[in-house]
Amino acid sequence: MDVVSGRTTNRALRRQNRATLLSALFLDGPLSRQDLTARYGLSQAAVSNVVADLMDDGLVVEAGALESDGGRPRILLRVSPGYASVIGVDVGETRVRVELFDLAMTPLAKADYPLEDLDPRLVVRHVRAGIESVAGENVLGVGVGVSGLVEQGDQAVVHAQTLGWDAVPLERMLREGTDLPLHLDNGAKTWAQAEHWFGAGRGARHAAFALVGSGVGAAIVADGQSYRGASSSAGEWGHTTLVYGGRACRCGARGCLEAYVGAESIIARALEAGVRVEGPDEETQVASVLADPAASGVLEETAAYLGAGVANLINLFNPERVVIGGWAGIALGPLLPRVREAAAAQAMRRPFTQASIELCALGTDAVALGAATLPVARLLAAGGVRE
Amino acid sequence: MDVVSGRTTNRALRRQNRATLLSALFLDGPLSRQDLTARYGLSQAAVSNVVADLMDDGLVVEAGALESDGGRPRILLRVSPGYASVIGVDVGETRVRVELFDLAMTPLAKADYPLEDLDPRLVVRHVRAGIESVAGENVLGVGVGVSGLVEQGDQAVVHAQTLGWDAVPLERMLREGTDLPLHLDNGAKTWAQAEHWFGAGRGARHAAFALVGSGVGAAIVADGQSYRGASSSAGEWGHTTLVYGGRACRCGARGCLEAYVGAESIIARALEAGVRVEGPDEETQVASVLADPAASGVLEETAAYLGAGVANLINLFNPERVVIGGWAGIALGPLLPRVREAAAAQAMRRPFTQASIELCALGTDAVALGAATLPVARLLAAGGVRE
DNA sequence: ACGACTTAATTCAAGGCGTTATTAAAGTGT
DNA sequence: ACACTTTAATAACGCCTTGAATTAAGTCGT
Repeated sequence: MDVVSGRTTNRALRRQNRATLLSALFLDGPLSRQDLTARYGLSQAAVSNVVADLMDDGLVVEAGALESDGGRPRILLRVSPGYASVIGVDVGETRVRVELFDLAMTPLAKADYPLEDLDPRLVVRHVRAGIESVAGENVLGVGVGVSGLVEQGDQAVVHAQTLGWDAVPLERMLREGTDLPLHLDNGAKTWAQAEHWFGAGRGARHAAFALVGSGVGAAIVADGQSYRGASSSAGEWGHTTLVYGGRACRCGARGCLEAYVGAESIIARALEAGVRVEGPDEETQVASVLADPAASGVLEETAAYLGAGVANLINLFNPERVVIGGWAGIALGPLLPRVREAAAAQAMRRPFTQASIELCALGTDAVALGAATLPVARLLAAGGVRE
Repeated sequence: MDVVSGRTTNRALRRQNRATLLSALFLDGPLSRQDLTARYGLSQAAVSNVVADLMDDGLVVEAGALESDGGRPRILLRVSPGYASVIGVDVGETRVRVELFDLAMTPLAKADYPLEDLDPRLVVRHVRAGIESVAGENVLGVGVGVSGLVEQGDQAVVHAQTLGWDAVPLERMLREGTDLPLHLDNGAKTWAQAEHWFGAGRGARHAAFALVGSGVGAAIVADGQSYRGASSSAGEWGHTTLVYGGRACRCGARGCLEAYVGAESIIARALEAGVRVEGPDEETQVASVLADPAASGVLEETAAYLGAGVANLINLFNPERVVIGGWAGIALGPLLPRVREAAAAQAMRRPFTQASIELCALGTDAVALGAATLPVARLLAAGGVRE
């Protein structure tokens, strides 16, 4: 069963309550003390005390008041945007982006570094340079989203076929350059975190976030928490078998979903169908396919495959919402009705009717934002106690 | 974020600690007070107090002592088997089984009712008769595992195509006949619960339980807890698409996993391959296929499809263990090495190497046992406080 | 402008809980 | 027997939430 860590001592109770209220204020604030009392069943006195605590620590500030209707007006509270700043890093296949946010997640500064070469040491140099360039006074921590499998452990290690990385000890390498608290995670998961907190996933307790780009992956939110599995490599949706014995996938297996709906596959299948494909890079090539009426058959097919893949997510995870993102996913947006139809055909009726299938809300650049939420999530979970 | 319910008041702390220690004693007992201190970081005094509490309530009893090596010997503690009994019910497609257990989950009594007819009212009559026939003095509650989709809500409702049930309000129907606390769940999930606590899943925090019989389904344990999804219909593995556009499935879609590895499909594909199939029911028919050397091709294929399905589970859920069960799954046991090979070919390397693929340990009759653990799980989670 | 009324936030005594330190209990070995 | 070791129970202390009472900050009618 569960080892409930840290919930034993009496003082931990306060930390738990601090965490609960602080999280509510961060995610749904501003809220009044009364709102908090009602939401969590704590007594008014407890809410007052905990809030006073949080205000003493500078974590929470007042944010105006509600109109009264015959009594003392409720004072609104929110997390102080200036309490600290956080840095989010997006390590993609073509560039490193480093971005600074305040605690309201407003972007304050940004630095981009194109990657000609995928040597991890170069990436680390860029990340360090970026942190130095954007960091201000009071940085809470740095979150890094990497496009690859991030194995959490004592020190996170990255396995990324697409980057040519095999067991790169990225966390150790980054720690040598900075004393800031560091959090690494898979880029799809950080993107999903951003969509979950601020985008199309807001409010959903169970959601699946499907990322369709050059690669295809998914991130699952179960009971409000990112689903990680035993070694945090859950969500390898792109390499699930959809067409047994089908097209070869770059992972070495056959019939993977990615071999049908990934950008590479869209282009390849368009070419096979005799569609002219133009452009210097994948993104423009996919755009040219989407714009070509002759490609409608290929696109219909793509939507059908994607729908079947989404149906599998629905059948297995029973989410209340499926959010489709990634640059190719966004590009396929006009085909969403077809995707829904295909998913309806392949999914079980019950779970299907309880799930909505939507496009993401934050665009393709949310990986850094999501990464920046990692240190924030830690702060919230700790009730605002640093270190 | 999370609404942490009931963790607010000071008294809840004691309940939490009672739950932690009681669960440890139930699942891994007998244990000494010292073991508990070490495992959960509670002080010796707190453990002593909580244990004294639990003993006062009759939930925990002493169970011998360890040899001393120079000091006062540690006294072993365990959950009192006689504190209460629990009833587990297995509502299958061919029979209703009702079984009584003590708190050590030792079977005490059993009643079987063959089903000629799947009218829910008949099933309810059988369940009631079974409860009356086996129930003793102090029954903690009744758990019911139903072969169908159990939608949890105010009152659980069952949707089961195979039984011809559409939105049957089974919980309400059963409550009319008894005052005992009632818990309904999907049979695959209760089976998985049994395997998780007492069978091949022991000790795994992340596991996938694959049930292969006439139908095919999965139950997921994530972080020690049954993964339910938004409306507790997660794990519909049998109807995920494995062969896009492939064989028609009885669910109406095409290419479902069940259409390749379910018992019906094994028989159908054997017939198509010209294999003679004999026997009055599916189980003997599948057995005859397995015994026939001419069917080796069909069986190889089945193992390969099953392996691909298992690979999908591994890719998506990243379990540390995959447990294969169900009567057809057990019958396919000799093919396990082929299943592992096929899974290796289709799964991502990392998550695959971290997952073991094993046969279940409890046989096909564990659904009732798992159902009986439902009231026990509730008792443990409540720290032994009834109602 | 003033007082009655309403609602929000704070204060304070009371009761519960876990922790550390201390004491009692129950063994082993010389 | 006596010293030593280890486990279990008890006591003093500080922290936490609760609930009632009190104070603060508005609205509304006259």
